Amino acid sequence: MAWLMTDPSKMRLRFAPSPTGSLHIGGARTALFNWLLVRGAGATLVLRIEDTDRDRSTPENVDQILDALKWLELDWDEGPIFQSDNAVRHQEVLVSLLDAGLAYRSLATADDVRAYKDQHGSERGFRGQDDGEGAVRLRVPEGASIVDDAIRGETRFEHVHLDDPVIARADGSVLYNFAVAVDDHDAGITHVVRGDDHLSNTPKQLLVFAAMGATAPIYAHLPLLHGPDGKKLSKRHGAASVQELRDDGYLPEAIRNYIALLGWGTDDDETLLSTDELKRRFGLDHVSKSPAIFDEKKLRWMNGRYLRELTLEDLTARLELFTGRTGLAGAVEISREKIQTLADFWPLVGFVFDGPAEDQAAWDKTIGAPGAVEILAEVRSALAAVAEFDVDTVQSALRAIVEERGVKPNAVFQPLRVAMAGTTISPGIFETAVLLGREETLSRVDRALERGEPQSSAS
RNA sequence: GCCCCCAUGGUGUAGCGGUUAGCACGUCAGGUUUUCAUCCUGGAAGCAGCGGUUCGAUUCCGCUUGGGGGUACCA
Repeated sequence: MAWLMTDPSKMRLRFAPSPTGSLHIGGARTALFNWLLVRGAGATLVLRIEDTDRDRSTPENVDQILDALKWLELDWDEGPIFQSDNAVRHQEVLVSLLDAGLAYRSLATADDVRAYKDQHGSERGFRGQDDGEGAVRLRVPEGASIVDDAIRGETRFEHVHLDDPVIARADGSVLYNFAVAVDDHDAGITHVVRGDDHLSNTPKQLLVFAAMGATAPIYAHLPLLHGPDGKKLSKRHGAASVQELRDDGYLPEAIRNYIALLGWGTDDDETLLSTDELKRRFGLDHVSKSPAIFDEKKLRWMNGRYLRELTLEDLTARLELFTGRTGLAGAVEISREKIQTLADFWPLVGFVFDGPAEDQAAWDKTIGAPGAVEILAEVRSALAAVAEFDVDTVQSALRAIVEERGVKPNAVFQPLRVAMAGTTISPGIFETAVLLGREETLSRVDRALERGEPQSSAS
């Protein structure tokens, strides 16, 4: 574990999203890995907003990212630092590099660079000349940069292949690869844990560190996250942002567990790991190098597991927040075994509060079936006659009818279910009746009976 | 085009020269069951290909193929 310091609590990591959109699952995973490392070692996490792209960075996006991190319960110790707030310091470094001849101003445009390559071969990097004006380019020296990555080992980048990178626009505003290096240095960052898409950028940043005469941090590049089609995760892949995951009814703790397993695993290959266990066990040494595909099916399963481990009170509170309704405890109790996400709840038991759903196919199949109305009428009188209206008495009353008529349980249960719920899918039939209460149950059965009489003779 | 990274079933992973290649999701077949789920049991399914190195390669090396990233006065 060469990446670990002798005193892990001295580590300073950072999560540095760029606010060009909402927080992606990939970004969330990067944030989680940083957070896990820090919280497991008692180290420090710095949040920095990389907003040097003035066109795409918006306050709304910043809020979205902060909101997403908060919802995922990933906190930080310093920041948020806005990269744009460090403009003065960036200029200072820029000037010193210019003065030292380590950087120069050039009028060369992207087209010029392309033309240069067409002429000199694309394996040879562009070297500009000092025009005294224009964009600022860093002078790439001879030799090579070696990125000693904590996850991938050493990667060598020959400088000949690198263009002299533009580190500041003609107007003086700085560019990403320059700003990151300066900011990481200023913040005393010891470990940079980020997506693999930055590996190729690392030599440029290393060059900036060298120009500043500073020591670069330890880098660790995480494998990227892909969608089910193997392509880079994007909006097309359904729930791609943290907000969407929240709206789809996933629990933050389940998401943490699931995405921790994307690109990382334990030696015993455990699947269900609490956040505390994650903090304790997570380390860079078990991070894989190959990209992982985000599989919502597994998340669903895992979410269901977490859902069922919540206390009734906790789950009810979350469901009330999610649906905006109150007084849900009873419905939660009878449906918690049947749902995998918070979003599954209302479609399953909403009928209890909003009345039976309208489902003609379900009706035709059950109450519309021959003899069903007669059975339902018998169910009605049995439920009206029962002394106490609880799960046991309701159950025995209904089972008595099954016995007596010698029919399949479904012949009795399904018509009642559809009378109460409007559909063939609902929580347990006895529990549902008890939750509705005798009065409401009978009234729904009556309505079904009324509707069933003329229809059964008509059809 | 050029530079770089990656490669165990459909998916996530365990494995770190000798294993009947394990686990989880999904899937299929049963069981439990009042629907839907849950839960239980069992099955199918994998080391991308080709060369080396080695007594022996999923494991080490090279090539090919495939995927991905970078190559911006984006981040």
